[in-house]
Amino acid sequence: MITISDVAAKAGVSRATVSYVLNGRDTSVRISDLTRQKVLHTASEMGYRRNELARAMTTGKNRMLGFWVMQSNREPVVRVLSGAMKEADEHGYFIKMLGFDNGALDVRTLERCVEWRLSGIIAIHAPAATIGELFPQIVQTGIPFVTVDSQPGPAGCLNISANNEDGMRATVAHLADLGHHRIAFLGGCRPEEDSISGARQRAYGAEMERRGLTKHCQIECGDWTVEWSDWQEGETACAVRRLLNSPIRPTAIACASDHLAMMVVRIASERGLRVPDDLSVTGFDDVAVATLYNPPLTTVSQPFELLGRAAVRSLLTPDGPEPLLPAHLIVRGSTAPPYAS
Amino acid sequence: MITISDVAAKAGVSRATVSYVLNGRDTSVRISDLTRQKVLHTASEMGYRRNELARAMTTGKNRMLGFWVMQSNREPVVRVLSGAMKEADEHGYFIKMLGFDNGALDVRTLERCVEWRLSGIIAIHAPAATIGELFPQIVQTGIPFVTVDSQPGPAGCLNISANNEDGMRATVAHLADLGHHRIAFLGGCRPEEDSISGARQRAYGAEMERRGLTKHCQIECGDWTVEWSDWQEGETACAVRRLLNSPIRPTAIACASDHLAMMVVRIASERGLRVPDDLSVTGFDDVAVATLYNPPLTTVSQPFELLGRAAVRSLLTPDGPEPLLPAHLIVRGSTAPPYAS
DNA sequence: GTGAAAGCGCTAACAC
DNA sequence: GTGTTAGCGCTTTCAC
Repeated sequence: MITISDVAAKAGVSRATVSYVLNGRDTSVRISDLTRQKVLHTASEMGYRRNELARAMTTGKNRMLGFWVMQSNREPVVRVLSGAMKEADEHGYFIKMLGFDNGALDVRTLERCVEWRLSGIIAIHAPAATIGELFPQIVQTGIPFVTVDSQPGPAGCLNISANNEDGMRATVAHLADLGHHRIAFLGGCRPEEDSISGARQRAYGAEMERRGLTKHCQIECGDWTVEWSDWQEGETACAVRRLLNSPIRPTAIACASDHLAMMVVRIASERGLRVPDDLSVTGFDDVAVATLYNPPLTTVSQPFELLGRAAVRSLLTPDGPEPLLPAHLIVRGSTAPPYAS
Repeated sequence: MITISDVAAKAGVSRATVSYVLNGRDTSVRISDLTRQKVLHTASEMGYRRNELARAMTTGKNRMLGFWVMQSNREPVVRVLSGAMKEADEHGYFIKMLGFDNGALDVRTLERCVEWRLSGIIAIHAPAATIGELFPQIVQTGIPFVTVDSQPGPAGCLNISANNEDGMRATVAHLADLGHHRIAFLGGCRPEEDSISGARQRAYGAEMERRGLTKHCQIECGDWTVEWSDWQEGETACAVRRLLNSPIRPTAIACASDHLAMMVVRIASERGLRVPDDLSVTGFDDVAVATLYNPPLTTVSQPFELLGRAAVRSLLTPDGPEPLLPAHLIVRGSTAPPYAS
């Protein structure tokens, strides 16, 4: 492998000169155009490729960001990752994967961040409990840290997420405007355990109240952390059944995620309830298949790519982070006016 | 930041001794237990964290693998990535993201692989054309390379994928066993452009022939590379409509992906055709939502995590790669015997 | 403007 | 068994 010395020797200059030319940004030192051309030419001629490892070591700065997937391995993760990757790239940074699904207080992972001299860490879907324990240690490392689409951690721990409140408020408004009164909410987790679902739930409650529908409120919580292979037996399915079995059945169910909404549609269909004619259902996230679902899902679109970009930006320029990104309601075919009753 | 010299000084030994103790695997050099304990103790006491950058530079080996997403940013990508990540981790390697959706002959990305002295590159969903152009240059870098779930590239370019033929054969067999004769195939791309879809198509043709159903063959091709936001206007929707409009309508459609299958179900539903009663539909991939779909999709399960693991293994131990992993048919609710006709 | 030289933190021969 | 020493490839200070 060609080194800087090889280039220097062949070009008949010193290694320092080559270094200057190659990343020429030290304005105090000026290199003659002739020398510059000569160096550039021999470098490309010899097929020189700089050694980024040596560079990072020497400078002590590693333009590398860690990406830590603490829960889930589905579409939102890859969308956030792709946004983060692109933003990082534009700043000359790279993304190093730290781990998947090992949110469980993984101190070893944190040690590795130090060992690799990372310039920042992005954690996606970080459970509050994990971060609560980990955050002090992260602070101690001095590595900038940010969570994405996570439950807010301790004070000082920045979290980037979409405006969950806005999204859910718009959803309830949409359903109410269609004429629904008995609008239920299906959460992904008990609100005290997961404030993402909790935030959506609170926004639901607030909007119901604003519209004087409080007495029609009905809340059930499933469990969106589990695998779906046997979801019919799970917590969520039970919650949905409770909702559909209730003496005065809701005419609409606002769900805390698209996948919950799909489960509602499935169970409703099995009982011969048609969506949206007999029951309106809404999701949250706008995963790609929402538009392919049967019926296509009315849902709140989360700007996952932008969350990833914002996370990277917050690490690189700590001053102006905008942790709350807009979320939009997208009306499709799973909502309609309530069946004439 | 504490260095190895600091530890050595405080422990009263040489830097070399510390180095030996810390990664103690050079059996030719033996360190007394006393020294070892002393070193270990002071290191942890001082909060020493090895500098992996320096280590990688000195040894000239960077235990880092590049992950290049050439197309799509959906669930399969993250599932392959998580498998690759875990396998890499178990071998003491890391994953560095190389890029998303920039399959278009990106020489700069390749240069970066060299600059970072990567030990291997994994490309997922690599288009044959891109690889065709890029492969010679990759070989030249000397960095081991493997594609995953991709169209086979030039000779010598290893591709890890599930057994597409087996999966599609089992699908057609399942449909035929249910009593279907008029089984159509919906591809994701013209077979000459995408041999993944092509492989599935060929397996379909072969099994149809084996069962003497050749005269019932009917093949249409959509386009699975486009975004779905306006899929109703796209190539795929047209292909589906052609299929459903044909004078003797198929009673079953075997699709080259779950998402294609979902589109079929949607368009069929809009025409008042019930799935599976009036039309059986099958997918391919078994994405997580397949089980939540309405109706739940009969599909072929691809072991994405295992593909990721196999890819990493093939880079690390070039001798025994098993590029073809099993794919299983999973029967759910989108297939049934043909409507009595 | 250019080059000599001193490190960055670590590993690995080799000598003691 | 342990320490000395010479690099790895690069950046950067400081003379020239």
